[in-house]
Parts: sequence; structure tokens; C-alpha cells
Amino acid sequence: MAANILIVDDEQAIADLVEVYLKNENFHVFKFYNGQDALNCIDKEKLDLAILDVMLPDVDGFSICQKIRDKHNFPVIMLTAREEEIDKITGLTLGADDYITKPFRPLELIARVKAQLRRFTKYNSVKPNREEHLIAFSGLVLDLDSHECTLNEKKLSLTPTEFSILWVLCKNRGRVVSSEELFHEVWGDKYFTNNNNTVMVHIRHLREKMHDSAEHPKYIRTVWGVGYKIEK
Amino acid sequence: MAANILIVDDEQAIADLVEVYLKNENFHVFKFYNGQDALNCIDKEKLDLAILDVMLPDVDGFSICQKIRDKHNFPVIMLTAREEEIDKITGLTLGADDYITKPFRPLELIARVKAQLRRFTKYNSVKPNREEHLIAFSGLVLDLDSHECTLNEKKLSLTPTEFSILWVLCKNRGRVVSSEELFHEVWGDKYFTNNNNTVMVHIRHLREKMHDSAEHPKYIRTVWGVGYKIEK
DNA sequence: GAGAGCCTTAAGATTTTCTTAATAACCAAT
DNA sequence: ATTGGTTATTAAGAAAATCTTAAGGCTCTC
Repeated sequence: MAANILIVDDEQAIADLVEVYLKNENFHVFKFYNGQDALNCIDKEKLDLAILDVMLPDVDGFSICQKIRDKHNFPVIMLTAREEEIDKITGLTLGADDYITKPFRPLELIARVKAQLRRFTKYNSVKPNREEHLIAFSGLVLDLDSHECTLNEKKLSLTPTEFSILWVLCKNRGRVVSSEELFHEVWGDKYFTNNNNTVMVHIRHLREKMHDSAEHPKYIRTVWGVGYKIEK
Repeated sequence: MAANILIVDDEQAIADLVEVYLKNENFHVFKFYNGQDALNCIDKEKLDLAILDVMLPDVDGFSICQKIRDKHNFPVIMLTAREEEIDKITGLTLGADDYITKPFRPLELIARVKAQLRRFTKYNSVKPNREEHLIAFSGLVLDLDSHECTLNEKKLSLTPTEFSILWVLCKNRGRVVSSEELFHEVWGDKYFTNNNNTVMVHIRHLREKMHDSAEHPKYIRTVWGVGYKIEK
């Protein structure tokens, strides 16, 4: 589908991260670190969705949102820091279609972006197809909509982290994903730690729920010294 | 049905919001921020309904309403701010088919629009179909007309907020709806506070009335870390 | 202006999920 | 076989999200 997505955040690190997540999903990204540049972009490009930080140094998210509503009307997702004081953001989020508080997980962002794109499908240039939010192969089904995972017709009850790990592994099936990459893709910018085995523990839980084992892997295979992978 | 709806309000944010709500319901929207542009539109387009702010800077809602009555005769819904002084709006709302005071809930607006369209069905081009104001599946029936909810033939007495939440969940059944999105869809233009559990409390009340429980959900399922959903 | 119904807020309890840490098992190279 | 580094397992405490309850405030009606 290759939707065009506008992302605006004066925290460069955040904007860059979001860009990476979106590009991983084959979206085309227009990224700006201030409101003014974003405003210019809105009229020039054919956009399908915008992700806006509410608190920008020049033009705030609300004003950008209004401009979008005024002329173009594609979905808007607002970003707010969890600690941001209520009286500061009051009104600024008005008119958005969804809100996400930082920090967020990559998959959460992706899921909401796709949900909005689907909702607006009739008004924009994007024709989302079911595969975009569904991964299905060899008995395994992951549905981003319902957040459900099915293995050979049987429903697995996964936690958000487990779901996210499995999603990343499945998206990259056939390729080994290092534990660092996995960590980055699942936890995002939360923090950086190299000496933790938290990924391992979640892999273990996943395997348990999938009736899989490290020794005789049916799904998640350990590649020594490299990472984990799921066969194509 | 795809009715053509005219919306006029000099408060851009309001007009934009209304536009979003209506487009979500597949209506075709003509939006203007002043009276004059709206007047021009009335003769040019084949309209089915108008939503007018009474207090406009140039041509007031009343005059627009008269023009509609004069030549075209399709339903008119007037918008008034709750605080607007009685003597200022007296007379201005005369002749309208319905009135809505701001702030309003998305679902309230939609319900009234649909009601008017149905009432005028013989005079306009629109063929409303029953599904537009009725959701029914697996023992659950929601009627936007009567604002009634029936569960396995038994009537539930829901408050407006509860009805609205259930409506949104049912409309999106099969998909997880985050509490942010739920808040936006139900409360409309209110700002979002991220430490508020008001959605949760209403979910709790809903479950109680539906003889449902968080622990063994029959209808409203909690998806930890993501939101709520009703199975397809 | 009194009462009823409804909505919101707050606080504490509960449940679920995540991380840590300690130990065991494993692999590959020597 | 031994060794060093990597992965697996387990359990327990920490953290986070949700649930529940109740009180106070608001709005509408009579």
C-alpha cells in the first residue's frame, strides 16, 4: 500500500525512531523537526496520515491538525509525553483521531497507524490489504487487529511483549534476528542494556506457550552466537 | 446511503470535528467556516441535510435556514453553545428541525442526523437502510433510534455514556479499541487526560449490567496493555 | 431548590506482566 | 575432555495495568 506518512517531532531522536519503524513497514515517510516545515509539506505532498508531537517549539500540533482538517482531512495521531502537564496540552490534542503517549512500543505505533489508515480507507489514496495487519503461514496466524495469535487453529494467549517478539520474528522469517535487534524492535527507545537476558526469558515463555522447546525447535530456532529465527 | 450534508460553523475546530464524525459514517460533507460560502453552496449542490451554527459572523444560521426552507426544504439541525444567552438566539433557531447544544457527543450528533434523514426520506434522494442505526449480532441489539439495548431479548437500561461505549465497541467488533480511541469516540472534543480511569469505570458498569465480568468475559474482553474488544 | 440519576475522580486492592538474578545446561574450539 | 563464552531455566520480587468501590459534583426535572 505504501502510504505517505508525515511525522513531526522536535525531539530528533523520537522522530528518527518513528521513521525507522514506519519504513520497516514499507511506509513512505516525510519527517520534520519543526512545525513550519511540516505545514509547507502538507500542501505539497499527497499525504495519508500524520503523526504529530503536541508540544512543538514553533507551530503546535493543534494548528497543524487544523490545517489538515481544513483542506485535506487525513487521520492524525498525536504524541504526548506521559508527564506532560494537563493544562499545557488541553485543547492541543483537539481533533486528533488517536493519541499515543511516549514512551511507546514500536508495534503499538504501527498497529494504531494501520488501524487509522484502514478506517480512512475510503477517503485517501491508500488501499490497505489484509496482509498488512495479518501474518499467516504454516499454521501460525498473528492478527494485529484483534491482537490474537492462533497456532494450528488453537488460540494462544500472549502478553504484549510476547506478541511483539513473535511478530518481529515472523516478519523477518527466514532471517536470523539478533537479540539486540529484537530488543530494539520490541522495546524501542526505552533503554539500552546489553547484559540483560530479558529477551531470552520471553523467548522461553513463547516457546512454552507454543509447545516448542530450545532443544527440538519446531518454530523458534536458536542460531548460536547470532540470534533467533523462524523458518520460512 | 451517502447523503450530502452541509456543515457551517465559524469555529474551525468544531466544524472539523463534525466533519470527521460524519465522514466516519460515510456521509458526504460540504464544510464552510462562514455563512456566505454556505449560501452559495445551497443552490449549487444537491443537499440532504444542513448542520448550522446559529451564531455566525456574517450570515446567521437563521437566514440560511430560511433560504433552505424557501427553496429546497431539507432538514436543518442547529448548533448552539450551551452558554449562549437566550435572548441572543431566540428566533434564530426558529424553523429548525432539531437543535444540538455544544459540547455534544459524537454519537448524539450522528443519531440525530440519521433520525432527520429518515424522517425526510420521502422528500430527498436518500434511501436510509436499517443497518445505519441498528447493530445486531449474537444476542445483542443496539438501536440508535430508541437508544435501546437488548441482550438476549432482555432490555438493558444503559446511560448515554454506556450506550456510546458499547456502540463503539460493537461497531469495531473483532478489533481491539484502545482506551484513548474509545475516549475520543465517545467524549468527542474533550481533552484526553492520561491518568484518567473514567473509561474503566464505565466499562465496569457496562459489564455489571450485561452480567459480564472482567475475569470471565462473555462480551467485553480486556486485552492487557492494548485496550478492550468484543469478539466478532 | 430538592431529589434523582449520571458522571468523574481518587485511592487502594488485585491481577497480570516484566525484569532480575542465580544456576544449570549447552556449544565450539582447543 | 576442558574451558570460556553463550543460551536455558526457574523462581521471586518489582512494576505496571486494570479493577473495584465509594464519595462528591454536576445536570436535569419536577
